[in-house]
Amino acid sequence: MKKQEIFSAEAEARMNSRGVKPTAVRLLVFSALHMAARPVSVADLEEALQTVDKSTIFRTLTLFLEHHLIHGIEDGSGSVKYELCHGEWDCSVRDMHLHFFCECCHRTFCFRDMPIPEVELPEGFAMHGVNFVIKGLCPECADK
Amino acid sequence: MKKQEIFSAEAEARMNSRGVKPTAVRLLVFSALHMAARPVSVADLEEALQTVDKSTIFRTLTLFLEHHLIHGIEDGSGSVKYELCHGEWDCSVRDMHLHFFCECCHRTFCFRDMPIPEVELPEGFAMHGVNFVIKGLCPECADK
DNA sequence: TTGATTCTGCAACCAGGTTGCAGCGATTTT
DNA sequence: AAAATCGCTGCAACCTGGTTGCAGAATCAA
Repeated sequence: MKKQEIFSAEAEARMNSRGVKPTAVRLLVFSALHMAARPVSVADLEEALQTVDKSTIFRTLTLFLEHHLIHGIEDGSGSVKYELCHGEWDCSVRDMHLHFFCECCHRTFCFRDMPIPEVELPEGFAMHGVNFVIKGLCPECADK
Repeated sequence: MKKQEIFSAEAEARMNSRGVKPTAVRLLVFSALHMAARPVSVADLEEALQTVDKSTIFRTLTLFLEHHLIHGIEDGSGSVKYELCHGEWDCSVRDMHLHFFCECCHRTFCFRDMPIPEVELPEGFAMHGVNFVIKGLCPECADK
């Protein structure tokens, strides 16, 4: 069994466990998300998967979001970025981490090892999600 | 001197001190931002200031942003929200605070007294700004 | 095989954001 | 005061990311 096939099998299992039928296109999208070094936008995926239509990518991402296979990050670039949830069976707030958006090269970095600090909300507010993005310059851009 | 005039004079002084010429329209926009109970979108301002054109509002906000009279919040609603900087002469990261976006009524709340927790970035990353938004249900919507 | 259901691609649409341009008013210069 | 200059504003058009309607293709069940 080749490495690719192993991954594919894992992806399939993951989708099945979340009640998402693993079609060919969905596996492609999942794989592209897995390959990506950083969170990607719909446009990035369109670029990477030239054979797949924008609306299909969009609907696939929506589906993945609903089933907690991925989460979205609003980095302020105007387009939402997506990345696979990496917690094993869950994608809770506690699982979330910090992101960094470079205002120069417009790349978004994941700081996987930097969890979102816990916050105490005022009485009555219920937290469902969280979006914590730092903006500035990445090392490459700061150097110039 | 009426209350309104006093405020107007303050607004003018504020703009002058930041190198922004206080035109009639700009004072209107500034005033609308001041009145608003929470961060507002361009659409909100358009609604509030029916006589002023969308593009003028947009350019005014851009100008205010550049001159640190206001800051923007990406709450994930799709449209950026703006609010006056309330620190006296500055609008630094340290001055920023947490926001809460209600997924039901789509309002954005300011938690003025909850500063953004300090974070230690990896070597080489330079922080210019920060966006920390909690999503969930506000007390009113949670009740239903 | 047939019928029902889901998935996908295409094209069109929508909204927020942005820009080009011309007119207007304020300001400065002569 | 008239002329030249400059910035501010409104209008209309545009762009881009996101979203939807629809019809054909693929999948699944009987």
